[in-house]
Amino acid sequence: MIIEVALPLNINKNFDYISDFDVKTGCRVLVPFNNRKITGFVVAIKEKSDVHLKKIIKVVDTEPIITEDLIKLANWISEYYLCSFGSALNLILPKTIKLSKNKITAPYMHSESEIPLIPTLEQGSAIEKIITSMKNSHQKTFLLYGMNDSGKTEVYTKAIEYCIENDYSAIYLVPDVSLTSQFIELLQNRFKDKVGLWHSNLTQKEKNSFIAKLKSGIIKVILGTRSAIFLPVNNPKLFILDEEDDDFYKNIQTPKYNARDVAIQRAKIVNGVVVLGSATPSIEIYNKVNKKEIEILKLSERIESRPLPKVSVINLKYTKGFAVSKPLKFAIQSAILQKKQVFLMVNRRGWATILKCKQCENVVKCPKCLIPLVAHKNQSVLLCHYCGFKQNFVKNCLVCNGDISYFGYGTEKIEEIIKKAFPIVDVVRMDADTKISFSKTFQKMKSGHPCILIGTQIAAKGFDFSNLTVVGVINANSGLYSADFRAAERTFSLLTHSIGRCGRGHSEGQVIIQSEHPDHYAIKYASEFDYKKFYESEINIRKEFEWPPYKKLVNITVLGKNEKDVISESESITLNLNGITGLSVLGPVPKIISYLAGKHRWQILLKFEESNYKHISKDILKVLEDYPKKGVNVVIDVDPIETV
DNA sequence: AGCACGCCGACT
DNA sequence: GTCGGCGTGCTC
Repeated sequence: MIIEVALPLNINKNFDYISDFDVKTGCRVLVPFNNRKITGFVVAIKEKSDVHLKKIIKVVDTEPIITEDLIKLANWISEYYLCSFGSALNLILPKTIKLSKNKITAPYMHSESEIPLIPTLEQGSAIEKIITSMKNSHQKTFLLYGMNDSGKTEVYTKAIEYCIENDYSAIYLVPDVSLTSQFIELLQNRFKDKVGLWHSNLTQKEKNSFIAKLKSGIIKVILGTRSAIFLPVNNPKLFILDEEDDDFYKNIQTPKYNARDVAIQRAKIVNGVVVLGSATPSIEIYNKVNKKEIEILKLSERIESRPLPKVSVINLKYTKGFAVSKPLKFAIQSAILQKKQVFLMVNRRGWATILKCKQCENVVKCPKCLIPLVAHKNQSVLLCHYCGFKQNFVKNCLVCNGDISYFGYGTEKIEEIIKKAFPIVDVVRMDADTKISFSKTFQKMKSGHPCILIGTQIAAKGFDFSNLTVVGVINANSGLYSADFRAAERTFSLLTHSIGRCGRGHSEGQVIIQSEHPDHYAIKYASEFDYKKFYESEINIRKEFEWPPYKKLVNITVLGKNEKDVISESESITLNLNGITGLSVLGPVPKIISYLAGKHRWQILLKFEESNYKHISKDILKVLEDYPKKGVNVVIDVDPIETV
């Protein structure tokens, strides 16, 4: 038989071989290739081929290690994200490679079972629409739009229940590993050992055990982070993405896929249903709702009709440089007196963010990135938040030996200030530096014990603490006027999430947002709970300046150790891209962080009509085929989430 | 991606 | 003379 084999190389091409053995698509085979032996992957069985064929050496798997739909998905990824088929396949394969002799561990059991809530009218209608689409095998995408406590989880759970009862599988994605813990309990209570957990922090042993259970058909529901979208489940039918607008769904490495768009594509392949949940939908998705490409399911009633918290915005201009304003201090005080909890959102970790010489004003910077180092007092190190570079504290300026002064604040500094102001109150911190004690902090907050939680967006993103009544946002500015077109959207979303942390019990909440730009529309509309108005303002800006969803973007980053080479390569690429019709080429320009981890970085931003992508993507690839040259790297980002 | 082939400088 | 630099091109 003749088989088409994909090879794990950076070639955008498959190769045909003759096999003397019976082999199925989805199996690995060992093949001769240019004097080498390579393990390839059978993607198709063919009738004939127009080249002279070699014979394969041996068959590695007797049974397919991935499902047919995933081969199609890998194909789509390589075409859409402009990467080789091999690297698209690599997203899917590594999970399933080591699946030989695994013991199946005992199923996780819970003693008590929760009493299912009776769905509201809105929930009921949402559930019915989702189930009807699954029943009819209609490929469809829904936006489940509602505040954080509007009961989205109940809708997800009912849809999953339908899947399980009808022998389908469901994949349920959350943005971050730290968010899986609260959902896994809920799902396991409902669906027991049919639930599997998948994320990149699992040990190899845990992964093996997961894959074994998946293969044996025990697991029907997967809760996971973005990479779980590629798991080889049987009969996938339902794809849920909670907090659809979260940046974590975008892969950092090449191929820079977005799990949300991959999910929509996988659903197309298997005639499945996608449910995107959000209180702050991405501008792209809400635009598709308006164009009737996505059906919206609204959940407008808050559970038990809890009142909305009172939100006030404070201008930091009038707080005399104090990080915590008087009104915020009062609010914290009264919450503590009433034995309630407080959450303070600080969008940066560490202690001081700028170390400056008192004499010559030289700023201590990362030697590899030339970005100011951030002082972390607990670990007593200076840390580069971009490349991870670490060094000891410095007492004196490296240039003139003058004294160093410390500016700017992160979570550690706020923690210090709050502990000083409220010495007898329990203060806990939750940011990327305190990940080890997350579950401890989580338990403490869950118990209702009166305390003050200080955290970054990690803490703002979705924990429910019913005794929390006051939320303070220390500085709602982060990047509002930065060069990135998504800055306002990010701020709106982060503020809405922060606000949503309070008033989840029966008492009314209070929110205080401190900002240097209190009149900015992202802050104004977030404090008024008005997504619609925010969307209208934002979509007009996107239209005027031709940003997504009005234009599609591809960002090309050229990076290397030698700056001259990086510049000349960027210019050469730009010159060639300029020949493509229907494509506007912006740049080349140095990136905002133009030197990172010892490499110079320039970028070329491409803008074009989405409807032209099919042919323009081919033209772009043709140009980029000749690169990279001489010691530079070229990184392609389709639908970038940031363009600086 | 690798690996061979091929065409020019410098070295025991 | 030949050893080795890396530009170009091909691999079923």
